[in-house]
Amino acid sequence: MTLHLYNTFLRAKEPFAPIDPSNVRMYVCGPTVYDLAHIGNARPVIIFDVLYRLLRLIYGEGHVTYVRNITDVDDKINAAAREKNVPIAEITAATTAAYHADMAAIGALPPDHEPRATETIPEMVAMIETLIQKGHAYAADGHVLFAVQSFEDYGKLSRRDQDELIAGARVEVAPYKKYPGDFVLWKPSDADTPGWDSPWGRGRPGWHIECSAMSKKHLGVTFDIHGGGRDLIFPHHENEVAQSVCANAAPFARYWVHNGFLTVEGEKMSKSLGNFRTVRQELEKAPGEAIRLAMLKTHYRQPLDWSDDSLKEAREAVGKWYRAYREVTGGAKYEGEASVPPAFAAALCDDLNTPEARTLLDAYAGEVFTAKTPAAKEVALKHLLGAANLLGLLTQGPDDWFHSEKGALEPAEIERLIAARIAARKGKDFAEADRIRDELAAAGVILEDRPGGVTEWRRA
RNA sequence: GGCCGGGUGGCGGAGUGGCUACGCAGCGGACUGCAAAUCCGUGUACACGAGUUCGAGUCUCGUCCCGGCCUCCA
Repeated sequence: MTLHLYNTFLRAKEPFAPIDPSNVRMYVCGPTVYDLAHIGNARPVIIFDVLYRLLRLIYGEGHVTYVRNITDVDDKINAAAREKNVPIAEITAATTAAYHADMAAIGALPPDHEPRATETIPEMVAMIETLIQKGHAYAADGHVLFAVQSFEDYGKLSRRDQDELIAGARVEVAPYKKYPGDFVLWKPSDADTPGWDSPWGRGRPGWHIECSAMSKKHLGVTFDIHGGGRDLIFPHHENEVAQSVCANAAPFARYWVHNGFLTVEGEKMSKSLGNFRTVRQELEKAPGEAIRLAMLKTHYRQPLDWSDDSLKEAREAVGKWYRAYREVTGGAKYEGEASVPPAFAAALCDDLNTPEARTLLDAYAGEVFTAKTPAAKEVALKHLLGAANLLGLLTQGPDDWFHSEKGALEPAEIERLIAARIAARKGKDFAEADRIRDELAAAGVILEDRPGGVTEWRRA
């Protein structure tokens, strides 16, 4: 079982071979903390969380280092602070805390390191100095710029031709640039803007240098996987490559993994369209595991249309698996040992084929339902749980899943009505039993009568 | 204009040459006091046109349509 990943650099799937199997290293571009995480931010988090879990399965839990940064210095943050008239640190602290809470709610494991840009300024300054010394960057007008023409391979990752880029450029070229494609490594800050002292005066880093410095600090100059959204390929990742390769005189990331874009109800998500959806808003509609499955039921490189219907379908699908789970445990969390079926691992090893993985989960759940003996059901459940857990799904007990959502009626009241209905049924008073069931249905509670006189309930 | 990706059944969504996934919805049946849940069965597809091949959603070329990026953006 060999992991194959689609490498953007080659535009092809290739077998994954880590530099050091005892320490597989992955870097993923994290959020700029100026606002609540939206559902588009959640996609790479969930995808690379699955990749992280898979790598830990293959190479061992202690043998994978996952770094995801926090960008806490950025002009959007400055703008948000100005708009709300609060200190910048307040914005970044509150947004970071919200981000952690939201990512935990969608079941993402925390990365091994989560460096902040503001904690990595000396490393960035050092890298910029190296680039100037080596003739890859120059100071001009308080700025430091990367000289794109000094790097022969510039444009290789994004497959862009420099001259064509400039011809198609939409933005006015800043006067201090020697060449229109040059990009900012360091820019001056006025008194009201966050800044750090540097050889070029008080200023702040450009966006791209952050990731070059933070990845180097925690993963070394050359590491295995660099991930992010495909919209980052150019300019962000292209520029990271240029900075890192030129400063370190060593290869940068070996595998570039990019997830596809996300639309909402068929439209690009944007503030101007007013269709921004935060993770928080979606968590009001469905549990975190439903959000995860809604993300994973489409292959990560495909475009994904996020919709209420799709989220609802994912919630139902997860519900079916929990129903199978309940078939074995009666609602409690399973205490036995689960195992990942080889076919399931193989699906994920094929460039994270999560749609195929989802199909297998349905098959394992089906085996639970159709198995003839309790022992056979339990074997099937071990497969279901081992597989689902690898995707960060089925992490709670069935009762937790079915009963934790809020609704019009409290669980205690629901249980009371169910007891009354059971009594009515025992007395063959079906009219009363049906009246209670209708009453519950009106309150969004669906009943499922199970063998042995047990009645289960769930929210519609 | 350049680069990249996509067009599969009512909907979602896999599938890089041959065995016509899978899920949801629909329909029929079993089970049930009736439902719900579950099980069994069942119909519908590969944007269009050429080509390669014994054989093509799957490879090649062309056409049409949709989306992303082109120095703010997961």
